[in-house]
Amino acid sequence: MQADEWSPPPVLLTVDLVILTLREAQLCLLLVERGEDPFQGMLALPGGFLNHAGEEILDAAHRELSEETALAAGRVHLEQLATYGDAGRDPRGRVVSVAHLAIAPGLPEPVAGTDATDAAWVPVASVLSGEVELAFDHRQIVTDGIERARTKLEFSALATAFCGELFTIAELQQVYEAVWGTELDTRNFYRKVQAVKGFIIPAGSGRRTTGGRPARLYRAGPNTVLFPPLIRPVPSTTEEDTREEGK
Amino acid sequence: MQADEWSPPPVLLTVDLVILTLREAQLCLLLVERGEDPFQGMLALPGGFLNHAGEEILDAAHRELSEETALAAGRVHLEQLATYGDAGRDPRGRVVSVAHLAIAPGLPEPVAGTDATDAAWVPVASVLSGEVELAFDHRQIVTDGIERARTKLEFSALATAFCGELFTIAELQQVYEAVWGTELDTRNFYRKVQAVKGFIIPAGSGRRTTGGRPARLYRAGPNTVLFPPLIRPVPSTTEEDTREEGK
DNA sequence: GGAATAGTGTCTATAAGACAGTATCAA
DNA sequence: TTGATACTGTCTTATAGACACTATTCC
Repeated sequence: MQADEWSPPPVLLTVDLVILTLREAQLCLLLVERGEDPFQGMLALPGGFLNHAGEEILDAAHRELSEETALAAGRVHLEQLATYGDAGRDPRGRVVSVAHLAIAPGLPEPVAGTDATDAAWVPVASVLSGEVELAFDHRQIVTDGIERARTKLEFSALATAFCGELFTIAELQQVYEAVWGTELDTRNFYRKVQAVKGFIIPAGSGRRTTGGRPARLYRAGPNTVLFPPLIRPVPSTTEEDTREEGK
Repeated sequence: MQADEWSPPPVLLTVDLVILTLREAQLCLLLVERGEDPFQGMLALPGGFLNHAGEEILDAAHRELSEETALAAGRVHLEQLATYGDAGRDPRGRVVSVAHLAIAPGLPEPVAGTDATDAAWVPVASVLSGEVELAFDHRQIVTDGIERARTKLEFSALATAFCGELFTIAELQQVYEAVWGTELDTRNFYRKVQAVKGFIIPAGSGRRTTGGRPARLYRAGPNTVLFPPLIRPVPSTTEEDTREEGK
């Protein structure tokens, strides 16, 4: 124990959002251009401080999400990702960010939020490659968020969160291909997806007349755990690989 | 944006630790008896506030870990688990806790830390069942931590963190059985563990002369990702199950 | 030899990967 | 009929699960 009048150091809490969606078969991420210092003019994740001392963290995440996307809160997946609190990450002082992962079906063009001059969908590839630079430690957060999404696609029904209420199997396959960044065999995908209990359930047939045979429609099933899982193909490391883990 | 002189509400940050180990083939958790209000006299996770405004969160977790266990920092697995910040979780005010998961080989009897009157290893079963009550929202944290450990055992080499530098396959099997709470077939376990590339590597033979044939020894291999994974057996839901996920 | 623990081998069922063809619509 | 998209079926290989026996040590 410390000296008698020691008291714990206060910190400021923010929530940051990795909002993913599919646009033209590309995995995209919502970024805002910062309207204030620090990092004014730079791209960053949407997010912000707690509004008041009593605001729940998850509520704050929902609030930021709708500020930025004007979204019906219903059909959006939102979960806590991880907390980033390195002492040097924010020049304003000790700012700890609870990052969240949000996933939604093809969203409209974003709305500029409070702190943001402008907001836009950016393909995640350009962030992962380093081509687009982000403020703070947001690139790390994006990396972690995408890795989370990639893993959850294997074992949970998260993929349906990228789709509308009704979707075709081909659309679902596009989700997997875009998030994983791989191509999948259509025939095996059909077989496997339909073998998973409670993943997707048939919902009428015929739509999407883009010149071919109309596709059957499905909606998300009751199960959120996928069994058997849809294992992500290994990125074909030519050699007998010695894979290391991130953390 | 708010009124002009609005400023974000400060919060207090704690780190809490779910420290798991194996004691006599039982999965155990380190708990402390709280020496101060709130919840004085109640059992809780070891943890505490940041020491000073510049302390890194992970460093604080390491500090609490060694305060409580007097442990060589080398052979301990420590990772961030999740952040718990419900507005009502701590009567002292807005206290946000970044929970961590720590795993270590059979530890000695614990040392009473700073805030704690006493510390002890408690079988996790008694916490999960609700038989032992914990302060704050610590039971939820424990539940989440154990679920994390169970899952990571399937896909990562985390199990070796429960073992000493050298271990036998039988010991490794005990880890899996204790954490998963299931019995495994020895023959299949031997086959699968040895088929995983880079998981365990032979290290001399013969030790453990408890009256039978001496076991071969192994050490942790270079890979932290298990392929193929060691899938946890389903808890034999008698019916065709409709499994729901936690979050 | 007997007790105790360590380790192996085989058969079957399920799932994954590779691969080619048929079905249904619009124009 | 053609073009376009949706869908299905089979064969091979890898892994999971069930199960019974042999091996090495100490006494």
